[in-house]
Amino acid sequence: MLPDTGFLSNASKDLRDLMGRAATEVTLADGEPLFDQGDEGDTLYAVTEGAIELSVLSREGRKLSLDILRPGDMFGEIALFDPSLRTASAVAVGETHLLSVRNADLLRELRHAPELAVDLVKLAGQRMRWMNRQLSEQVFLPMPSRLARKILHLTEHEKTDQPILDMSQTDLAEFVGATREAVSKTLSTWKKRGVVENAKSGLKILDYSGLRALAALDEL
Amino acid sequence: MLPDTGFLSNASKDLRDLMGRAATEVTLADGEPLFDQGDEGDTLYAVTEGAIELSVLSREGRKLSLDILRPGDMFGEIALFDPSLRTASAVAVGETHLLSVRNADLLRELRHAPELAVDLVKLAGQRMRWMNRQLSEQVFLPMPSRLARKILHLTEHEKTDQPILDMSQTDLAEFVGATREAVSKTLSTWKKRGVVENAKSGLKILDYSGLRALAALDEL
DNA sequence: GACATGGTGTGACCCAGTTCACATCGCATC
DNA sequence: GATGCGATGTGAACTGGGTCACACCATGTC
Repeated sequence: MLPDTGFLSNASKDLRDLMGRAATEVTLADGEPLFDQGDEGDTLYAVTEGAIELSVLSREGRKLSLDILRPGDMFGEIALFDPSLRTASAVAVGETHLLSVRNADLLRELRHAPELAVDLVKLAGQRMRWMNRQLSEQVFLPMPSRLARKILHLTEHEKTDQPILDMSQTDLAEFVGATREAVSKTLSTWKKRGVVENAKSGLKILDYSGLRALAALDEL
Repeated sequence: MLPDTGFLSNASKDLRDLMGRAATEVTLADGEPLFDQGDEGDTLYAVTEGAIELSVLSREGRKLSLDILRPGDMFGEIALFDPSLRTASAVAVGETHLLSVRNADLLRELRHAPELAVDLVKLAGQRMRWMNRQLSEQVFLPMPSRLARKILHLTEHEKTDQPILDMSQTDLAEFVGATREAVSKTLSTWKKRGVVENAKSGLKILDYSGLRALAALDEL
C-alpha cells in the first residue's frame, strides 16, 4: 500500500505497515493545493503517485520553492506531533495520489507499538538536517552554484545519463531564490560551454560532471 | 535539577523528570567548544547556567551564528533519535553548565514511559519550525530588517525597558549573515534616529517600538 | 606617557544580481 | 498564414552589500 522507495525506504517495515493501517487516500488534480503556509495542520502525507511541490512565500508574494516530492517521499512529519500552523505550502504537480495519516489516528496505532515513535522521529530528524543544509546553502553559496545543485537534485531520480529537466526557468528561479533573468543568463553561459542545452520543453543535461563541478560540491 | 524555563517550559513535567534521571552534568569554560559541525553526535543538551552559541560555518570559514541558548533551552534533539553528523557547532559563551542526555540512556528511560516520545518530538518540531523561519528570513528580508530582528531576539530575555546588548558588531554581523561594516553603517543611521545608542561595551536599545517597525514584523 | 589591541565609523570602489525594457522563438488557435 | 502567448535571451541602468583601506577611539600594559 505504501511505497517503499525514497524517504520511506528509510523507515522500518513495521512503521510503514502501521502507517498504512492509519492512512486514507487523497487525490489531487494538477496544480491543486493541498495546504497553504499558515493553515492548521495535523496530518502527514506520503506521495504514492505524481508529485508535490513544497514552497514558502513572503507576504509580498515572493516565492521560494523548497523541493519536489515524488512517490515514496513523506512530508508534514512535524504537524503530526505538534499540530500547529504549516510552515510551507504544498501543491500538486500533475495528477497526484497521496496517503494521509491524521495525528489522532497515528497516535492510536502508536499505542500498540510505541517503539516506532523513534522511527518517526528519525524521519523528522532527516528532514531537519535537510532544512539546515538549505539554509546554509542559501547563505553561503553564490547563485550559480545553487542553481547547479538544484538541477542535480531535481534530476537525480532520472535513470538516463542525459536527463531532461522539464521545468521553466521561472520555476527554476523560484527554487534557487533568484530572478528568471539571472537564471537565464547563467544557463546561457553553460550552454556555450556545452554543459546543458535546450530540449523540447525543458533543459537537457549534457555534462553531468561539469555540472557537479559548478555545484561546488566540496563546499559546505 | 532541570530548569523549567525557556524551551523546556514547553516540555511536560514528566519528560523533564525523565530527562533529569538520564542526565549527567557538563561544565565548559568560556569559549570552549562543545561539538563541531560534522562531529558524530548522539547527545542532547540542556543549558542550566551560562550560554551556548550555535553556528554553522562554510568550508572557507565564513560563519553564520544561528542562536544563543540560555538556561532552560535545549539543543541536539535530532541527534538523540538519529545519531549522525552534527549540523551546527556549539561553543560556550561564558562559563556554562549543561545537562547532557545520551541517546541510549534516554531510550532506556523511554521504555518505561513511551508516551513521552511524543513530547520529545514536539520539541524537535518546534525547532524545525524555528529553522524554517530562519531560512525564509534569510531569503526574503533585507539586511537591516534581519539585524533589527536579531537584536530584538537577543534582548528579549532582558527585563529592562532599554536593555543593553553586550555584543560586538562583528558578532552581530555573523548573526545576520553580513559584514561588520554593513552592520556598523545601518547602526549609525539608527543612532541618528535615536533608536539605539552606544553604551559601555555594547548597544543600548532606546526605542523598542521603532526597532520593531524596522524589523518589518508583519512581513513573512 | 608610549604603544599595542580590539572595537567602531566611514569613505571609495567593485560586483552580483535585480529591475526594466525589449527582442525573439516556438507553438497553439482561429 | 495571422495573431497571441508563454518561455527564453540579453542589454542598460541601478543598487545593496562586500572589499579594502583608513581614521579614531578606548583600554590595557610595559
